[in-house]
Amino acid sequence: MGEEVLKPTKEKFDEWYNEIVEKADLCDKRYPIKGMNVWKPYGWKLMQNIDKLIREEMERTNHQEVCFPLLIPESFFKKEEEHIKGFSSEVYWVTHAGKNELEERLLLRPTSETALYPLFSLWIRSHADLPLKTFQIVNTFRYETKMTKAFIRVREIHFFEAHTCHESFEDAEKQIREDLEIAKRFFRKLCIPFIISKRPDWDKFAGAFYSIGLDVLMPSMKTLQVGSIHQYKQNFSIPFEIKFEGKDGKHYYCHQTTYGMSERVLGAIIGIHGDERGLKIPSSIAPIKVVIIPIIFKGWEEKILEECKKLKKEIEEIGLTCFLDARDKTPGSKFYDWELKGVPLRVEVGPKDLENKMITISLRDGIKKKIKRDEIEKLKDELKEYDERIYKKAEEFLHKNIHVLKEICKDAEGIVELPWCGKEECGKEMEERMDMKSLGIPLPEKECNEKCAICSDKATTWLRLARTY
RNA sequence: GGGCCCGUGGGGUAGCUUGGUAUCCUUCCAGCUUGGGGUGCUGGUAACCCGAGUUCAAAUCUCGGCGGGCCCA
Repeated sequence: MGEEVLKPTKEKFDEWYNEIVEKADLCDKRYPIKGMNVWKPYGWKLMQNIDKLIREEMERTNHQEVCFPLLIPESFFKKEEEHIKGFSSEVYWVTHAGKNELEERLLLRPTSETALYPLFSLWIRSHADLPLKTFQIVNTFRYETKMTKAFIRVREIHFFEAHTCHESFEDAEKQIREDLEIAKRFFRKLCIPFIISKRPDWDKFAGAFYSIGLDVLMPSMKTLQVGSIHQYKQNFSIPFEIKFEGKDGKHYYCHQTTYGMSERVLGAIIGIHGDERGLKIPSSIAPIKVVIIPIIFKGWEEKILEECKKLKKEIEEIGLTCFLDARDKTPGSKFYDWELKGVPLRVEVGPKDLENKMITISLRDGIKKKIKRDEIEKLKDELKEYDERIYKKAEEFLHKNIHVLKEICKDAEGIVELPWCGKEECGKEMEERMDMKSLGIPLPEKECNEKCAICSDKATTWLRLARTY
């Protein structure tokens, strides 16, 4: 292997990323429609395991899964004005069916508010129907005009969206606090540290009262939004007439929230944990947690393979998915294969191990050791510690690259926070002069006793900025 | 909206200026060999985006289409 090995460094990250998503067998980018890639079995399994974690969180917080149609009538879509403005330029339209032109155009959902809410208005009659907490995991379609990138900017999005309806603004606020707790547990399982920002008004979701973004920092020093939480107040419930009868017999409009995530979560996992050898999958979603590589020498073939099969069974019995790689290849090439795919734990069994009643284990982040053959329970602890290490490493990287500044500083990289008076014009000038986009106000809110980095008026808060995907 | 670049086996490429037998690496298949970090050898499968034009002859030149990528507003 003479050529240089690609590493996910700041400069080479995008190149590395593009290569790794195909090499590790996550997707096939050869499907001939821009921004629509094919999920390959390993990538799809990973995504489904991520979805499984989401469903677990939804279940523990009493959300109910629904599944709405892909097509939305134009008249539904047009009910909320801001929403149309925000999305109309990236909507796919269905205008014909067979040979007939449709009387009313239908659109492929870019997000599902306008599909769900007309039905919500039928489902909700009284305060007893509230809160209504639903979610769905479906494909949405957005005609992205910027450059597409596997899992990060796609035109067919694998989308998780939770939609809730509440009696009061305060109840909806409570939901948002719950959403943040969900995010915390969810991303911790994926060993992904993230930051929370309240988006500035000029960048909130189309139709929202306010939006909260969950962002991660990629090795390219660009941030990636991996989740968003929106307070809609009554912005949708009024046009969609989602009303309930209160205890006092009067009718009120609901307060609503949404929480969205997509395959960008997978993009974040690839980018944040990956290295020059490939992926590093956190054990919580690893399709294969343990791979066994038999080290076969002449005359040992059967003994080694027998032992490996026994071991595989025992490892599965303690609850770890395990694959025995008995392919006719040399061990070295198998090591490379499984490292590329990011399998957290490798077990080697060779003649020496057999003689010593040991096994050789190797964690994907480089730790190598021998453990006793009859102590395989310990593999679980090893995986736990591995998750802990990759989380800590990612956390260090994130915190090292958040810079709290007092004034504009051109050569700042990563995420910066500047004192801000709160005026839109100052915020936009910061974006321009830093050549960054604003992520918003850091949450939880931090006190600020500085002067606005642009106008020098008293800064009421901080504005967080970064280069973004 | 304006400008630029590129389409060659599954992946990555050479060849194009100056038209003539399509290069190398890798993957894949078969056999032997090897096996604790990409074992070696032999053989095999497999490609010039589409259409038109110029020409005895087009991957190569011209025009059009489709597809991909980049930069600027």
